[in-house]
Amino acid sequence: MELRLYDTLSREKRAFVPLDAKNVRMYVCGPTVYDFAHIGNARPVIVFDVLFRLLRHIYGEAHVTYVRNITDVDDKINDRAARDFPGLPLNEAIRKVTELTGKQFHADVDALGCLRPSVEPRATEHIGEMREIIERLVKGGFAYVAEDHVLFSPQAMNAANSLLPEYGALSNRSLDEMIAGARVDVAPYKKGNTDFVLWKPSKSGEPSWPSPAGITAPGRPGWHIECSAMAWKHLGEHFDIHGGGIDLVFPHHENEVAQTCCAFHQQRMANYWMHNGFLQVEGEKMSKSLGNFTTIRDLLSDWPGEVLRFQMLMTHYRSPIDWTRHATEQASIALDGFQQITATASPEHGNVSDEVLGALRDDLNTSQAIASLHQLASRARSGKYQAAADLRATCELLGFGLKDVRLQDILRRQRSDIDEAQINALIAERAAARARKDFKESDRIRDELAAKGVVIKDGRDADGKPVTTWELA
RNA sequence: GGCCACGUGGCGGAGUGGUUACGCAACGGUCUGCAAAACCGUGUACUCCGGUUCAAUUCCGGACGUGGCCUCCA
Repeated sequence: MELRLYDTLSREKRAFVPLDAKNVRMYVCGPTVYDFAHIGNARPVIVFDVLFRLLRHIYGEAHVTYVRNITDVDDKINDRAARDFPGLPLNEAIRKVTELTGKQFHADVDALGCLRPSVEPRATEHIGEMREIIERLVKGGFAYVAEDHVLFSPQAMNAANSLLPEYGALSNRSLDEMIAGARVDVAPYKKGNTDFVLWKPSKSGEPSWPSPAGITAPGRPGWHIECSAMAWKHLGEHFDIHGGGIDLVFPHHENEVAQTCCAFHQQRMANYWMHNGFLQVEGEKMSKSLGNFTTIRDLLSDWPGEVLRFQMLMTHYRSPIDWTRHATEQASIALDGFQQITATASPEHGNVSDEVLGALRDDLNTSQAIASLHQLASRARSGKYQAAADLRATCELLGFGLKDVRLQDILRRQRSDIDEAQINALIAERAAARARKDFKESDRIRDELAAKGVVIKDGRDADGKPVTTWELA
């Protein structure tokens, strides 16, 4: 069965045909490392991790290259460094910020069950490639130098009568409209008001590198050029899949395409452009001013990463998602069930479900895949060992190890107010009351515990002796 | 203002021109001193208004709502 993917550029779902089945190549825009990643940042990381796993399953682990960059040169990083380490020289402070934030990011996405990409290039380690692309663009007449800046001209790109794509094709907007709608405060050194920066001069104290294109003043790269450079270095001039959040379509990805295609005289940069939908929190957009800026780290203090991963995959990646506590609880309930069903099943005895694979091959339909997991689970519940083993193996493929996802354990961790000794004492009292058939007292104790959110369950142990366990509601 | 996405039952969330998504919750039953869990069973949907069609939740147009981009934010 074929893999079909939705391509933002052609606006259709198409069969995926790799340029080289021995080396399927995917690039995804990674984090700018200046602060804790929030749950919105986690979405592309999780979504493209699933795609990475699927591609490895189809083409073989050794035949997929996944590149996710780390942006470690950026004004926000500089601002954060100056704020957090005012005593240090700026460059040293920047290194501290990027190292610390990078480590946090890795710890967070590891906890979300994401594999590390094949390569995680850093922007600052690819300044040479950026300069080379810029030189090519200047030589080709697509970019020009002005006041120590290098600017890219989309108009020059569209004027070139060649196989190059139209500027604006990816984001579905015309250059004429962009020119007409441009903001008034265009920098004076720009020839056209849609021109964007490839390279700019550094202020004193800022990170700086030798400039390209004959500029003597040291400078630093613009935002978009880094991805063109890193994708080129690690995946080549033309590769299979480029992914990221839908907000990156314009201007970031549009400009990447322009740079790469003009520099290397290519018709396409990536054959499939994939964009995940946006995320809201409890029905509102996430913002620091609303106080609902939810970091991955915050959520991980209450929930296992697998639960968050499952919640993210309940929704198809292109749909908007409203991140709610209620949905987190539902995800937790589902995983708890899967863990209980598969506890005694070994993944080596299982096969990855064809239904689940079929759903994933249909543009990563993870909702459908999860529905199939539930069906496997119900077969496993009715005693089919093979179904349990298959469920286990399929969960593994999706990145769910089903470890430490017992709902009761999670709730007990969250409820620091629970006094287990006191609960056990009450249960012992109740057992005594039941033994003398004082059900009034027995029920009173049940109610007392219920008021604390504790539900008790009467059962029998292996020898048939009555035993009472408790759970949090 | 321009471009775009989304709007499904109590909740989450797939999908489809005419036939049960799936899960959670709810309800009924078995079980239980009573419960819980487990198992069995049941119900309710496609924002609104037009159009196309034998037939639309599904296609087209419009309205309303939510969100995104156009301001180096995933």
